[in-house]
Amino acid sequence: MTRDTRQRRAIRSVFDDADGPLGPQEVLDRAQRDVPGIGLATVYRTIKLMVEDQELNPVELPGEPARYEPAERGHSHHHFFKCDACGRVYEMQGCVSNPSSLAPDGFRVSRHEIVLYGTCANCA
Amino acid sequence: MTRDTRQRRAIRSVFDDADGPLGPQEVLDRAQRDVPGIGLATVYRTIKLMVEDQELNPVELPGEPARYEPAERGHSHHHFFKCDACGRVYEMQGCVSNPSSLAPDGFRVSRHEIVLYGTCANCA
DNA sequence: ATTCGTGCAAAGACTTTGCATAAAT
DNA sequence: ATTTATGCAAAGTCTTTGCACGAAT
Repeated sequence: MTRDTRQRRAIRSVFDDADGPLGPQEVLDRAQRDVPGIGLATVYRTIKLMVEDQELNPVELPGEPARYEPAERGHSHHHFFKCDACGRVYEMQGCVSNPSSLAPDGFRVSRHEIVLYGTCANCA
Repeated sequence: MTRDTRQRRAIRSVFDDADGPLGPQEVLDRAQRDVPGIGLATVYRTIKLMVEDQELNPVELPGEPARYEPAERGHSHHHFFKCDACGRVYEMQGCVSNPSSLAPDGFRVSRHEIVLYGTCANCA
């Protein structure tokens, strides 16, 4: 079904080399070093396949287009920090005590997202 | 600077009557009952002005276009619950203990967002 | 040879903007 | 009369899709 092509291998290696989640355009820019003719549509299609194959996890921050990261990094429960200064997104391990307690009675919570904003160690 | 027109009054009343945050298209649909000729561009422009005037707060959930709610409701710190079944967004008062503790050393946290997903009381 | 992926361009969802007209002051 | 908002359509961003061509089996 899903073939492992030159393009897909290049995209995989872009994610493996990345230091944080990447958006499609960033992936394209980096993948073009390996496969000059690659197009944006291929990046979108390949990312979608890799998400279906659980090879990538989407990282969706409020008000921003989706980024993606390799699934290994996403296996343990974690959240994200976005630096208001440099815009970089950092992954944070761990979680707060019991976020589900926020929900009113009768609401069943199956998952949650937490995003922190501020200034990262590099920008401080 | 900002004039209070028929359209803007209609949009304000749509938000005041709403039971949760609304997106621009929903606002348009409801405002057209009052002001039949109103256009989507006016809704977008008016929402932007009302956000600048602190009359509305944006409600941005991961991977979804922005919704908005009257600022009074947004004055106390709160978060949101999105029902996976009906898609409705609920506001939750309160917050978890200390979300900032998730951030690594050297990171300064200025704000955070928490979104819960699951099944609401109506759908359960 | 057949199947599936790619590149390009067209189209789709959401949002912003330019411009002539209309409304508010 | 002057200023500012409106409506429409065009354009902009991000993403998906149709289709002919190319690559992999």
